[in-house]
Amino acid sequence: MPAGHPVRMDPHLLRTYVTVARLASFSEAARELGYTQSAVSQHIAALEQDLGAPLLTRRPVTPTAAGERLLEHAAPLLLRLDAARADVVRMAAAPERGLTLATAPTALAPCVLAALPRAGVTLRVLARDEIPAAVATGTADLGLVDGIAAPNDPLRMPDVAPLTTHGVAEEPVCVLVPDTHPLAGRSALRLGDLAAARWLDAPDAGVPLSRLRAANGGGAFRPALRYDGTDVRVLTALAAAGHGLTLLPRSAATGVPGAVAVPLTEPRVVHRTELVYRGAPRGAAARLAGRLVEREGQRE
Amino acid sequence: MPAGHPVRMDPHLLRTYVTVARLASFSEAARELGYTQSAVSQHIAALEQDLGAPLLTRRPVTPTAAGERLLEHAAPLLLRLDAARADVVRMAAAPERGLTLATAPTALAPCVLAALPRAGVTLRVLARDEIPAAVATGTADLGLVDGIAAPNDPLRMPDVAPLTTHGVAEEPVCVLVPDTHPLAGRSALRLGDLAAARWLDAPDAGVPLSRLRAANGGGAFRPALRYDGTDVRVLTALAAAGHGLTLLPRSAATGVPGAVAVPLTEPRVVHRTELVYRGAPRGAAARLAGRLVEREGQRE
DNA sequence: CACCCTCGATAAGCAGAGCTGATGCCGGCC
DNA sequence: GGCCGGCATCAGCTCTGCTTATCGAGGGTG
Repeated sequence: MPAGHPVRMDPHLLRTYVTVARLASFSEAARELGYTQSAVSQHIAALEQDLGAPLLTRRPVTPTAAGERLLEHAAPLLLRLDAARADVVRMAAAPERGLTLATAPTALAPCVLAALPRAGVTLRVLARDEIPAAVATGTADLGLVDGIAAPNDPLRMPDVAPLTTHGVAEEPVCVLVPDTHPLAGRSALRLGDLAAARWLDAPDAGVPLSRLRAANGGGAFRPALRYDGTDVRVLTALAAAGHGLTLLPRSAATGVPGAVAVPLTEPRVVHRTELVYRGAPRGAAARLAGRLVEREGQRE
Repeated sequence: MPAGHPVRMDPHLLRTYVTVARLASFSEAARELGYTQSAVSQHIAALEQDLGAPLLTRRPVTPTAAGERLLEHAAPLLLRLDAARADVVRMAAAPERGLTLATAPTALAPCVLAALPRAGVTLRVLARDEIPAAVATGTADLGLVDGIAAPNDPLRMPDVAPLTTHGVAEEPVCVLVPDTHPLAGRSALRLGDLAAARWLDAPDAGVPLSRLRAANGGGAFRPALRYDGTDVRVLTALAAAGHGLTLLPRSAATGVPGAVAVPLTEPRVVHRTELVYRGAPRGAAARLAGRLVEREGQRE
């Protein structure tokens, strides 16, 4: 007899569903996926029958409440599936390379640099949200992410795989202000004072404006120049040249010619950097992880 | 033309694979899954061909390195798939119930209790690792997990869905010692001093011994009685009666008749409780989340 | 040492899952 | 009101994925 368990919720169906939801069209989705419209229709019907509820309204094509919920689950699920696949495939063809550390640009705090061994490490600077994926797929053995968080909170990060995080450093957050700016003389700043200012938007190199907004309770910030690179030098130079303010950990914001770092005291947030790794690191990765983590005990 | 994308890595195959790996036998797995041995064999072959590497050694049946890696990914993936499904199905048949808060037994710190509204909340006490799943599947709107962690570290928890966590309380960790115990007079204890003691093993009600082991750097702890329930009163009574030591947050360990709570000073760990929720809580859930979180600092 | 017995791989066959193309039907739009 | 764009439905065809049957290789046993 054929297996009693139909076990629907096939990733095929999910992929079709998210595509349809994204494009708000069955036929468009069919074109993008290389199916016929008929197949797409059947996919959605199968999902809806399986879950026992309509997922999309037709005409216009919009997710229902249940459909929204499914989207929240489906997108990360598909991501993880791809990550898992990539990881295993990579491992299968593994040419035993050295230790790779993926890091966000501003995550290289001095204490982290001090812990790096003299040789044998490949450092790779990536955008902040690519790092978990890099660790998950085995492109990197360890990752360093940073960001702004309430003092005792973990960082939010996309979860693409079973990863472990461990705090390695916390620093005060500073606003980088050009020498000539009226606020340059202040010894401390509150975010509320800066709502009217213009901010550099550098999601990869610095702190994304969306984080600022969240920290400040939803008020919008006026973006000035946008910088898509990952070079902190460029970012500080832009800030010094008066293109806008930016938030940085103190160590990255001090010593910039033409600008001063003013500590941010309100809201109470810190710049956190966390080490990300997969399960149990082995060999050289475990050693480096140990050295990074043990500094944490000393920092206080 | 048939779809060019075979999109293997079917959950069916993954499920078969993890079953085979768990039982270390193709035929056993076939029996358990309701397939024939032949089908299982083909499943594994398909996976191996798809990933381009052997996943299992035969005779004896053991995961290869790549297979181990796949297992790390596959198990949580399947969990999440089921959770997603359960969540959407539940939502489809949602009879608009009240607000449910799932909590670990020792997560009900006084400040949490103070924040609960007077009415309209269903409280559900679950084992610690069932809570993320409960929130993920919508069985509960909010979750409270607790555990022992280094001062600034997040708790480790099974990730079954895109969940957000937010610290709500931190407390010192105490060892609950019977009055009659030689250590009862001490004002502080180090974990190293207690390696020879016998510990209650209460993974659901208290702190799992495995956490202790990890915190102490791998030394094993001698388990005494094991308690599988979730009632803290029972646990404290057992400790007072001399059945073994146990670790608790201070608020749960004080005021126990026949036992005293001695703070643990080494290693430096705290009892953390975190609020777990899915995406953006709505309505009553959002209000409660706000009240729980505001005690700690500022956020959204 | 020969035998057997278990367990996994392979071959062949068959039912149905799932795709295509054609057509039906409904709502928006000029 | 008729046209048109877009989703649902139907019939038919493939090819996937299961089954049964058989083979081959180890490992334990008399």
